[in-house]
Amino acid sequence: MGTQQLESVPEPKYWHLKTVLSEALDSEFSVGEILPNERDLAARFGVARATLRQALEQLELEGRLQRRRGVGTTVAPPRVGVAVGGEQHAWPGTIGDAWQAVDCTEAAPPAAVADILETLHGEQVHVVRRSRMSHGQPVAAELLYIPADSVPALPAIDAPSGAARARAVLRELQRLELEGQDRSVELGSARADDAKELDRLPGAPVLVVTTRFFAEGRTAAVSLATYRADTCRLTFGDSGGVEIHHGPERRAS
Amino acid sequence: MGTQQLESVPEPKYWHLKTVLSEALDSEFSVGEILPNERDLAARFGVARATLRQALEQLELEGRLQRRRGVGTTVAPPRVGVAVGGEQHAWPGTIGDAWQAVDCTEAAPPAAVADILETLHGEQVHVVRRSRMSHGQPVAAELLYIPADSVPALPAIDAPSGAARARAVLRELQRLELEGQDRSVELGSARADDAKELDRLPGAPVLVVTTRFFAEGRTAAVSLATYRADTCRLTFGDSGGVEIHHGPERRAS
DNA sequence: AAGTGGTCTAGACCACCGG
DNA sequence: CGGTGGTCTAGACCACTTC
Repeated sequence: MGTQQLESVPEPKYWHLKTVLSEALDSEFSVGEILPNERDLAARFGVARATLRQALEQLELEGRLQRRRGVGTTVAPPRVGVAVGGEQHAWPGTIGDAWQAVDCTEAAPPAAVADILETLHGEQVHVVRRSRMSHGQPVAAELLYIPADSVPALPAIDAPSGAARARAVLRELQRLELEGQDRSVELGSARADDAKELDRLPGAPVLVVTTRFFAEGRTAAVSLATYRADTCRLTFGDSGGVEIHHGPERRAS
Repeated sequence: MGTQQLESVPEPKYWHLKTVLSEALDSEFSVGEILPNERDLAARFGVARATLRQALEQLELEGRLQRRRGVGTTVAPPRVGVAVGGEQHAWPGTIGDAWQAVDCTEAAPPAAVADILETLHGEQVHVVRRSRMSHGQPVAAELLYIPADSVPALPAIDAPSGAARARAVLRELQRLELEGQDRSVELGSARADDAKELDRLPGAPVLVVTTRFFAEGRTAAVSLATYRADTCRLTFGDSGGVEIHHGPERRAS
């Protein structure tokens, strides 16, 4: 420790803290274990609580920790692989998909979605809400935007909302021939309602998967699915749910 | 403003701030424009600078803003769609891929990668570094881990590192028959070296794309590609680079 | 040198959860 | 109720860019 490098590019404290904590997590804690509270931890490392929190935030972002207000900070299990289905080209709601219809309303989509659907801004479309569970925990919330044109034969008589209505809309949508689809993934922050459904605070980081469904030569529906970024790893391609071990394994050897 | 709702669930200040700023961004600013500095903005909204920064951080995370130390905060352009190629099943380095080889070393991969490759922890493999540009800006940095087994005929005589060596390794890899591949996307934070290459600070949010390449009945190579989460939207599927307009359009109507 | 965003502090109060 | 994490403040200093 004597006369080493003079820290020509001094590492921020929170960054160094994160490294130290990360190593401690690997070697001295096991999944589910609760950490000391933030005030104690900060005191132990001789930093302000805000600085410690900056480190914890990053570790939570990376899926290493889970923090719950009023409860404490625990060591998170490895991220769960969630199959997003790279290529199977199927309408939402076909049997075997992982989603559960929640309800259905009619509303004007956000401008970005209206652009994709090529509807007029302000024009109402069917909005189907679905949710997705994994290992007993909610991992994703979805809004499916379906223009009235795409489900022309939909009976108007049924209940105007509710899960039954949602399923009716999806059934009707499946009558179209799916010509292709298209996905993109980006980082976002959870809107208030999504956050509630995902059991997180508003603004929590989420992975937003935008899927466009093509039929009859146009975009017949758009899905905006928001996945919890802290707990999910989205998997694509051949072997949907294949196990990938992330994080150091705890092996005795 | 008289006797309205008593805010039974008071919205955090930074959240409200974010909304206000977001709307201002849509209506009163155009791409590239610079915002007032943080101290002025905080004063204008009557909050502490830390609170304002919390709002700015979220907007930056969502790709709405770009902040550069010593320079200022500017309105970010819409995210660029980056094709990640859902299904074309090709080895890295085949002509037409968007990457540029940087150099090649030999090193022991991180434990998580060693597990995927089924090599012993600590065993050295070829590590090819590549980078990816889009619109003149670096958008992604990649580390390709290739066990020596996968490139048995690689001449040892060449330069032990450098871009030429990297290309030689990739050329050798392409002699294997690619049997399949496998992708996953998750949120991470940039390591120091990636951050530097991506022109961001360490810890910046990134989308980590893990690709496994299968050949000869095993995992012949693993790629860890980290994309700037603030500027990139990863696109998969049929129509790789198709335009998706995100964010409100500025239309006069 | 001046101005920007990035880090850090030492406090305070609040919202939520559990016993 | 006590303890947890979440929000907020008013300052300070630092690293970086630009002029």
